[in-house]
Amino acid sequence: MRDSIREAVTKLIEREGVQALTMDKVAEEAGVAKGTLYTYFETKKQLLDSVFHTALEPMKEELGNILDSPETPEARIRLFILRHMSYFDEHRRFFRVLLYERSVAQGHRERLTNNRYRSGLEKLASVLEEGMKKGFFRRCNPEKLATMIMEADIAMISQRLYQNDPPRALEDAEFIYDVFLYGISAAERPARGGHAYAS
Amino acid sequence: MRDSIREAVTKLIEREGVQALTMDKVAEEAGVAKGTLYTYFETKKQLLDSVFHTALEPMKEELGNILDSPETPEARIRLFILRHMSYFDEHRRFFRVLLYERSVAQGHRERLTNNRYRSGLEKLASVLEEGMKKGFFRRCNPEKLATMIMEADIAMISQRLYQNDPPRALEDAEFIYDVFLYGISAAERPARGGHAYAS
Amino acid sequence: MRDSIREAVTKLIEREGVQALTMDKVAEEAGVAKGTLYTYFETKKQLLDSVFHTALEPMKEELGNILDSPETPEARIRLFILRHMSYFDEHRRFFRVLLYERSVAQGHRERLTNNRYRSGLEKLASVLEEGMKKGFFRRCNPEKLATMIMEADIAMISQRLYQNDPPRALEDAEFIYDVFLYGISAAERPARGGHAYAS
Amino acid sequence: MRDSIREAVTKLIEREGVQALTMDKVAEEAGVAKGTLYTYFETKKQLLDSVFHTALEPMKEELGNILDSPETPEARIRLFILRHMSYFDEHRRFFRVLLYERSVAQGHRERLTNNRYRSGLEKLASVLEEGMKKGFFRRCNPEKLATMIMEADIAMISQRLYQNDPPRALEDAEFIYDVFLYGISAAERPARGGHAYAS
DNA sequence: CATGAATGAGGATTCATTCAT
DNA sequence: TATGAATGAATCCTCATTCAT
Repeated sequence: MRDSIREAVTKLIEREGVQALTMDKVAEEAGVAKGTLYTYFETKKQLLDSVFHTALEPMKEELGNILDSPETPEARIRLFILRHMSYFDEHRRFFRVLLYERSVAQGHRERLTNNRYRSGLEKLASVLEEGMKKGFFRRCNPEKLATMIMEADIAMISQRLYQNDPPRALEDAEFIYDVFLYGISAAERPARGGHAYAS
Repeated sequence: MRDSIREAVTKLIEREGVQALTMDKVAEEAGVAKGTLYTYFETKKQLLDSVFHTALEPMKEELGNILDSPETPEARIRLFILRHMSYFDEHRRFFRVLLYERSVAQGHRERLTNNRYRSGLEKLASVLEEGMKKGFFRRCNPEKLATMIMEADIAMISQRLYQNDPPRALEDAEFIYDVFLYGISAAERPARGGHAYAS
Repeated sequence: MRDSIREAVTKLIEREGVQALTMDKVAEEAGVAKGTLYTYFETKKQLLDSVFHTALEPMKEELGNILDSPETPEARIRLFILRHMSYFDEHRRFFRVLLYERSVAQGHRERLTNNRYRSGLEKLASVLEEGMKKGFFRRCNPEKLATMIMEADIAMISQRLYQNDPPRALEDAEFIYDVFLYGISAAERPARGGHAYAS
Repeated sequence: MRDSIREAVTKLIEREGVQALTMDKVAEEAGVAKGTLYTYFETKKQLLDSVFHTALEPMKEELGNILDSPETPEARIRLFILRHMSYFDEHRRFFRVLLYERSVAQGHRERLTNNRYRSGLEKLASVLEEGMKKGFFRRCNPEKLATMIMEADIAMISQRLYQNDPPRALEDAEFIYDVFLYGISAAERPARGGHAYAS
């Protein structure tokens, strides 16, 4: 029953967005009485949280496993980006849900204290750090780098959602990986210490 | 008076977020009667739009000028990232406003059709393309690249907002620029055609 | 419950008129919460429409049956006028409601396109036309005649409402019938073609 | 100035109806500041009353003169109906104003206590009574008869307003006069005392 | 457990009227 | 006198939540 209610919420969000979500509609879509919703979820907020959790937990798990795997840091990053992207391809309908979670979080300074987001970020950062230590990556702030990768990744996912015929996830994922790994400059990287904004 | 109303809105958004914004609160914060708001703004939506516009238009202008300047593409990208970041440092209080614009847009497929966002993105993309043609950058999809840079940029800005003592904008901007230009790999980029996910 | 809400509306209209009707007052009069009204009626307009319909539909039905009956056209007109009048005697409290429907309609050219009013008028006109064809009535424009009879009828009803001790409906109805049937002239009707305003 | 404000009100009522009339619009249409309206009229209601008065007083005067003229009662009634109708043909734009006055009046039992309406009615009734005494008309209740004639008249006027190409006022006026004078029955009037509803 | 009618605080918007300049 | 910015009471409507059955 909890599942069928969550299912109803997901369908409604897909169809009409989160701002238009009302408990009335949820009850109707789920085929139960309005009061029944409150038997299973104390408040609307808790229902939504539960939906987000259910939708994103499997992905979090899988991505966590990738980052924890015994592969090289490079390979783990590569796979992380790819899997992140393909996950949304497979579950396109959850996409808006995620976007929502990000948006409401922003209203209350929750985003950066959002556990799911933070823990994913930290894991990614630690992989990057490991890569640095092992000499695969240049040394730099791993948290900031993780943030950049994560957001660029989500941005690409977002773009894909609204494309009629997006390229294979593999292609876009490779693109991101390639940019972050090797940069876009045609030239060699100047010697360290040469400050980008120096002169 | 329009200004003082916008001021009140900005303060309220900073303090309680956008979802909690009501015209009653705006009136109280601005120290005017509820009806007065409607003397200056036809609807709540128009008031919010005006707040966003007022907050973001100068930045858009300035960033546009940077991207249109006669500098090399590399320098323009560099300055763009830096100015983008420092602008928010100077106007921290407008930050949430921007985030809001992004978040509500997402609910309605408006984000990618959002003019301010799109036109900034297109300009950035065309500079990148120019850089590719002139041999400064490796050839790749400039639109996707622009999206990645923009979002990574905003992500960094977002992080800075919630840091008590963020580093100088210059430093973070340089970091982003450096990552995108030269990548994070310690190794050379493999020969072209070597697919990242190939084997 | 729908009934008790309609009841409250009717009472309020009787007491204060339609222009003073607010949903707050309706809720208070009905002894329910404001929101409850919207459980049973989607909008104020629909509530009012429902009140009008409930109040007038039975009368419309009955008057329609009279006009469709197998009596002579004269008898049908006679009964129509009588029943129309006595109906309002029996349901005095609905009278203002009718007046309102007429008055608001006037503001928007709706009156003549008002279905209830129009269809009653058309039926009356067709009975008059039948009477002309069968030689009971003089030939003239039946639509205009129907309008005149209807309005004169309503005018009389209106007068009765504000009389403390109105005569029996039968008497006033007979008066109208008599005037329309035989006119008020003491003299014979001049030969046809003799234009009233001719000379 | 009072005139130009009234003029503005009239135009607005013609254009958008009475329900849509606001003091803002009046001020704009009159080309004065909102506050100025209150220099010349104490309240909205008084302004509207003034507009109605100004619009209808000349007609009332003229119709009064007709009813007071030394013609035969028949001729006076005839002219009254004709002039009433043609007046609205000449001042179509005032028509809605009249309709409004009738409609608001109904909300507050004002209609029958409306001086203009009442005094017109009384004059008409007294002419009818005079006609009865002089043997021109059959004896009956003159007030009721006056009401019937007046309302039938207004109904016809109302119909004319919404016709694209109404017949000459003369024609419709003659029709009303003819019906009221001689009735619509093809047969003779049964002997007095023969009750219409008797058997 | 399930129901769904009832709730009522709250929100956006309108507009006649006032009053300092 | 003329102005028009400011007012704030009034109005329609929404929707998360409760609770008696």
